[in-house]
Amino acid sequence: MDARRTTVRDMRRANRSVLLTRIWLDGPLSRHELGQSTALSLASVSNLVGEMIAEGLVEEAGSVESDGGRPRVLLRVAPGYGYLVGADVGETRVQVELFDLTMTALAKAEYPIAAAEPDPRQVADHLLHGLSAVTEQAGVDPAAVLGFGVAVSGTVERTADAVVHAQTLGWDGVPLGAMLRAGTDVPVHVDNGAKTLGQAEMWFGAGRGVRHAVVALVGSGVGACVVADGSGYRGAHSSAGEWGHTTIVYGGRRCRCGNLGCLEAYVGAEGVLDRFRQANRGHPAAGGDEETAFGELLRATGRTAEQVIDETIGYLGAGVANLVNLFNPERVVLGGWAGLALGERHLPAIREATARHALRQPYAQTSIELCRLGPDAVAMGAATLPMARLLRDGGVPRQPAARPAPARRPRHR
Amino acid sequence: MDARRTTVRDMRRANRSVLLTRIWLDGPLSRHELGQSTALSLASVSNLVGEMIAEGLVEEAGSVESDGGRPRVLLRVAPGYGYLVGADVGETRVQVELFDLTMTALAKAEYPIAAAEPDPRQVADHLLHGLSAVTEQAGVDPAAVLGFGVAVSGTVERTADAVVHAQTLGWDGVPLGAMLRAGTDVPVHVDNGAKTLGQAEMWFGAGRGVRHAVVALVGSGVGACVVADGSGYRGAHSSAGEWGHTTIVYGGRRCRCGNLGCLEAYVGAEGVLDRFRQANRGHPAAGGDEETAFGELLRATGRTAEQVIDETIGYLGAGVANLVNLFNPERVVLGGWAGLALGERHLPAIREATARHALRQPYAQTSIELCRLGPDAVAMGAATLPMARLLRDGGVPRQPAARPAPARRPRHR
DNA sequence: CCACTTGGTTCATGACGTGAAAGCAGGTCG
DNA sequence: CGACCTGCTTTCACGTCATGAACCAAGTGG
Repeated sequence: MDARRTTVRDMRRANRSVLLTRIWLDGPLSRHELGQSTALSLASVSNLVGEMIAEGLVEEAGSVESDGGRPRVLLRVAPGYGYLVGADVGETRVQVELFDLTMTALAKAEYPIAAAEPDPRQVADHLLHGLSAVTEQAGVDPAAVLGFGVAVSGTVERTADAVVHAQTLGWDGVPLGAMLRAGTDVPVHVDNGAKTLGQAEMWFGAGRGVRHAVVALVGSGVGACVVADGSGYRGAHSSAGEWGHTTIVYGGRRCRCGNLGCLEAYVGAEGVLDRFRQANRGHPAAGGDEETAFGELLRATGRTAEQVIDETIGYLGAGVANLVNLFNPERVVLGGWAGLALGERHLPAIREATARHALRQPYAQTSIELCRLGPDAVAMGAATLPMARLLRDGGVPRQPAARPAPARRPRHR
Repeated sequence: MDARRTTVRDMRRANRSVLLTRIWLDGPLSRHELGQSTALSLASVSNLVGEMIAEGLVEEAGSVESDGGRPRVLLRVAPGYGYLVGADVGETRVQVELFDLTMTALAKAEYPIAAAEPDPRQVADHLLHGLSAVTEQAGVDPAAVLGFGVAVSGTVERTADAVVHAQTLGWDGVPLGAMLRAGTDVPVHVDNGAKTLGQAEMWFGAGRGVRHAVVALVGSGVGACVVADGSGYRGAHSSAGEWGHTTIVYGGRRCRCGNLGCLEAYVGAEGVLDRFRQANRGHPAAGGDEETAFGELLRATGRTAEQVIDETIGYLGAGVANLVNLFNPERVVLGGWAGLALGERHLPAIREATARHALRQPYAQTSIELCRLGPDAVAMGAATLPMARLLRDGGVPRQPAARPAPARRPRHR
């Protein structure tokens, strides 16, 4: 229902994209297998693959004997055709990583952020510095970097400027994309950190092979990344998936967003610790930072602690059930440091709580798993942004080439 | 990221689809305007439109003078090229309606359903009987019916058999699609009633011109139809949008689905009346059927009544806010008979309650409106199912045509 | 050495969108 | 009344693309 024409070029691009995506995702494949699984004719597979080999994007990778026939030549994406850089702008540090096309990390740089509300200019400088640092560190030609993906912990407008609104950073309307583009020629992609982590989880983690999923992230805050039919659901202005601030206890606890009864106020680490402190007024709360305190609470054996954890599981189950009812995913992937900590000990109980609150049918159609990639996957997720573009376009778009005016002969007559 | 090839045929189909969709949605247009808005070359527009005119799918509709030049010829979809039949399987009756391609209703048939849990066979018979009744009534050749869309009030699996699970009808696994196909040659489409109503509202009602919307339906039950980027969001197994059974008051009132604290238990008409009865134990509840009672409650001036309504608005606002936070729509369209009744008097209060519970940014990006089409639009919505297919395919797919073996001469040598 | 099997490539063909030129239908001006 | 202008539409040669069929390549078993 798109209001856009299709031309012969689009067709070729689409077919290159299909082939490239399959080669990249499903490892080395022969031309024959490619033809089978894409329904393209062998002639076209040969033609398109040949083109991509000539460009250096795809390469042959050994051959496999096939009983009694010519051995098949396997094809793979050339890891060194280009490189991807991903960055994670967290609350305490900026992390930049360089990957080859197999998503193997080759270099890493990290910059601490001192201020609670860092200056955007400074963060952009860190990012740009990190970009050149990792290329140098890995000995990669900066021109070979296909794209620079940046993950931030707020919402990102889908405009050219990539305007960022990040409450935790104190940013409201920072055109991070524009700022970065001013400092580098590498194509820049900015997106929300939960979404990039979700994308990484979908490609390399617990979401492999699933087309509809929700990645539910529980840390100090609570968010979700919804994947619909293989690609991220963004909504009208890219701020879809604000799961943490859905109301789950009407008129309940006050959340740091100002509203009452948000899910985050009950299952976010801060909310859980708060609830424990409240229930346990006699004893002092566990010390240390939030993450340590949360871990201690989880391992504690006191009645109050256990009850708070039980309640948390109940609330979380209800929250997950809401996602199941609304999005009807094939899989829910639970992550975030607090979500993982909770899930490692209590996944069966979480499943049970979800079952209690969700409709029978949608629940039966879904499975609830834990994230497989650590929280460091945010930077890798950011690097999937340029990778996704590469796959979608079937390689680097042919430059207009400015063909040298082929001296068009005058028309007939 | 689709794993499917694209061929030259797909290109032409896609372009026909773009043109046809534009002509149909945006009224009579000249070839020139079509070229402009689709970016297709005038040559292609002429070619494609010419083909569709030859098939009878498009027709010229007068011309408009253009100052000082050749007048433009306007094009429209030929209303009589084919007909669409839509049906609504409600709890009390089966309603079947016939439309031409301008979605003008030409005939109607209705069959009451006696039993609370009607026999699927009997419903299918009503539907098939209705299909032939409306064609006969309108004097339309049954072969000219392009499709038969059927809306039911449960979830519908997206399989060839269109298996229906409808709690309110007591159906669990009824292959309605297969049953209907056995009785007619007309292409059958079965879908959920909320989704078809939502589609109608998107094309002809409060959702016109919007690409991301949520149609929130509040009647005796509560449901939602999510439209993402112009087409309905279904999830993995088509049961997405079960808004009514999301938890909004953890551990709250028991819902008829068995869980505690579902939104439906608070804002569904039954739940509202229940709450009123409970709060007003001294006085008897309003009499009559649910719809009458609900209307009376809305108009009542007693303190208890007003308080119940106020609370309902609060709960509804929180529910809508959850939709806004999770889906980030451009527009929320409130409908369903109870939703409309409530909205007609209290829309500003509902907006305010939503603002109170939603995050500032997503709320600012959305507008909350009332449905414009009555609840009878379900049947029209069902008729949009075959229409959507027609538009998507750019007309009736060319039959394989079995070209008469062009006596291929042997190859070279 | 020859059938046989399986994998990959070449080539003529037909489908399709495109830009440029031509055609066409009105009006205006001399 | 005819030359001319304007703006909409069609025609045509061309280049791009996927395709099926024939062809070539590289092994195995007799």
